[in-house]
Amino acid sequence: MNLEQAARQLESLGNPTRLQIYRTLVRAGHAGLPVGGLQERIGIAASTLSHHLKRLVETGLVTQERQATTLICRAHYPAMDALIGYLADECCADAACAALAEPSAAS
Amino acid sequence: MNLEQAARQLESLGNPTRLQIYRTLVRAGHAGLPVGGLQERIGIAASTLSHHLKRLVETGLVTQERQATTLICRAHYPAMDALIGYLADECCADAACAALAEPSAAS
DNA sequence: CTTATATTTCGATACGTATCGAAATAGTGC
DNA sequence: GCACTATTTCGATACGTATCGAAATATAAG
Repeated sequence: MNLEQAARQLESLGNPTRLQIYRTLVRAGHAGLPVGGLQERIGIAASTLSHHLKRLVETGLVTQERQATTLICRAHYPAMDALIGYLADECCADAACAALAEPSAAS
Repeated sequence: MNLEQAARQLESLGNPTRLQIYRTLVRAGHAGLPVGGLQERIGIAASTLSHHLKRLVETGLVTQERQATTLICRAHYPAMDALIGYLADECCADAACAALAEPSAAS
């Protein structure tokens, strides 16, 4: 996980519609949701949804699996886990940041 | 923390330049860095930096404090903490998501 | 009040993104 | 192959963002 990739993932979550898509998928749980199901719940044009889904898939935050003609979408937790890990580690969220400043990945 | 606010914060971190700014501030530790110091380290136009800083301050991820003519910038950890909390909670990063689906903050 | 320094605002340009409807594609089943 | 459904791609528009240099502002010092 480098800065560029983290920024891409953060940007893909940083759009209200996409964050809503992602959250809806999380709440759908392991079963996931077909694209059409997402479209009904969120109420946007299918083309717009497809556009956003592509970006979430590209950044690895969402996976898709075919079942006949429908595409099942699922939140991909390991990616979110890694992203949160990056934020907590590189950009340490906890106030115990004084011990950081290691010259490992500096600039 | 609602979806809109989380999206704004994620978007503000989802730009490589801003993420680099934020990370530089984190690594600067408690002392923080003046705007000019950031500009030297990152190597962008002062006006561009000011533009990005404004967005990070607006979303609460960075704070600023005057010291004479210089503005000291610091990473504001509580905001990042809340954001990570939102991601881990609402968009649960851990695979133990089956127990979620509480109708508390649903859409 | 003038000078000097640090930062922001302004104006402009280039580029990317969000959105939609319509058309095209993909996969299934007859 | 044909019809049917699900999804994506296409084309177009509107809007926001990133970037810069130059000018304006703010704070301090003399």
